[in-house]
Amino acid sequence: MVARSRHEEDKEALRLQIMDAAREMFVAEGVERVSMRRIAEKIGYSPTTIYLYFRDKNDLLHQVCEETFARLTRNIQAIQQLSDDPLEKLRAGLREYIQFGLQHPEQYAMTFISPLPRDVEFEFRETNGSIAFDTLRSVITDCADANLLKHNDVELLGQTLWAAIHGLTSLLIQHGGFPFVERGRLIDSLISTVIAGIRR
Amino acid sequence: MVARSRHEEDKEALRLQIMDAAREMFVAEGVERVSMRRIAEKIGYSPTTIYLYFRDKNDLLHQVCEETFARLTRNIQAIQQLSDDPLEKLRAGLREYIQFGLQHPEQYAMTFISPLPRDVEFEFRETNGSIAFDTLRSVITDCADANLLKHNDVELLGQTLWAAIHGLTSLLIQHGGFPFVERGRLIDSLISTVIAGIRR
DNA sequence: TTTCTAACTTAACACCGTTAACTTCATTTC
DNA sequence: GAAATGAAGTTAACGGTGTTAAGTTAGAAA
Repeated sequence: MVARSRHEEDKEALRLQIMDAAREMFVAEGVERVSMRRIAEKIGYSPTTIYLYFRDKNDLLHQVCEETFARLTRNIQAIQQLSDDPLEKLRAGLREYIQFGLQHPEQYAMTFISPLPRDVEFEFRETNGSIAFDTLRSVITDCADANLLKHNDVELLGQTLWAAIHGLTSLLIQHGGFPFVERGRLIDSLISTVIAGIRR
Repeated sequence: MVARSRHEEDKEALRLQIMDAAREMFVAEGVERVSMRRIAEKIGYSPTTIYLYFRDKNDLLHQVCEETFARLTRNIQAIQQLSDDPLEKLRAGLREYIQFGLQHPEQYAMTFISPLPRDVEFEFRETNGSIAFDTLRSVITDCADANLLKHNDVELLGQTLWAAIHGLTSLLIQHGGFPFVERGRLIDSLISTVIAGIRR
């Protein structure tokens, strides 16, 4: 049994090695431009070996995205500790979301911007994706409980805010060539606008 | 010269035929799943003929997107005539933008969501893309002139609003599987929120 | 009538994701 | 200790992709 456990560890090690290589290449070059063959080459295995650990390229992509979700959630939750004012927490969370996207543009793009195949999209709900959204919901609930909002439909508000910050994040990532006003100002403007729009 | 002109018309006709086929297939199946070979097959020419009319697949894609921009702009401008209240015009414009995206999801996706190659992105500024944005700018300017806004940085406001509505449009298109609240409510919520956020 | 040239095609290159069939080799069983 | 088992990894192939160089063809110009 010790031998078997050791064995399992080895398998897991290669799985992680594949994910590390894939993540690094996806981030550096974009998902489209990275082929299974080149990932395999990078880690010194044949292309087919990857298929022993991941169903297909989409599965690999999906698993890297799950990591990203988890990291984003952790970051946002960490930021929350810094203030007691619920609206300030919300503001900080929104800002952290945008910053995270800009700091990991390829990861953000492949998680939130690229279309996910139907089956992946379905799982999506019961995994880190929903946990990330839970965080947003809970901050908004705090604001609602403190009676700071125009109305208390937390689900609606959460999705509204998510849509807005996702829009800015993805525009800045995908259309860097568009003559945007200075980034910091635009981010401040969006966050201020939506917060002003929902507060009592 | 008559012959020559007739000749040019023929060329143009095939160019349009290619664009029609490409648009239709892109919209029906998604850009990724449509190959140059299949577009060619559809119009009864060899794949290489397309390259006599378009530099490459991206160029073809780009030209279809330009059409889309033009159509969107026309729609938004038409809607503007329906009201005199600048804020109502703005509201209607934002709503039309989102509706347009939902009615032409593949066209919207390939124009605004998919990353454009650097060179395409550069031209983008002097063509229909900027004309569409001009429309938004002009509605906001009207609001500013009527002293209805918190501040009058039209460029900043335009980009803020664009980010927000683009976010919702692209989320609804790309992540149809996410358990959103009812679409109409979400759209209303976003528009109301951003308008409330910028008005005096 | 011959020459030229624009329009179009054929054939190929170098890649892609994925699968079936194989080798290899450590572990287990007799 | 030898044979059988089975997991891990590889080779080779299939049917596709975007794109290009070279070749054909048919109609206009000389």
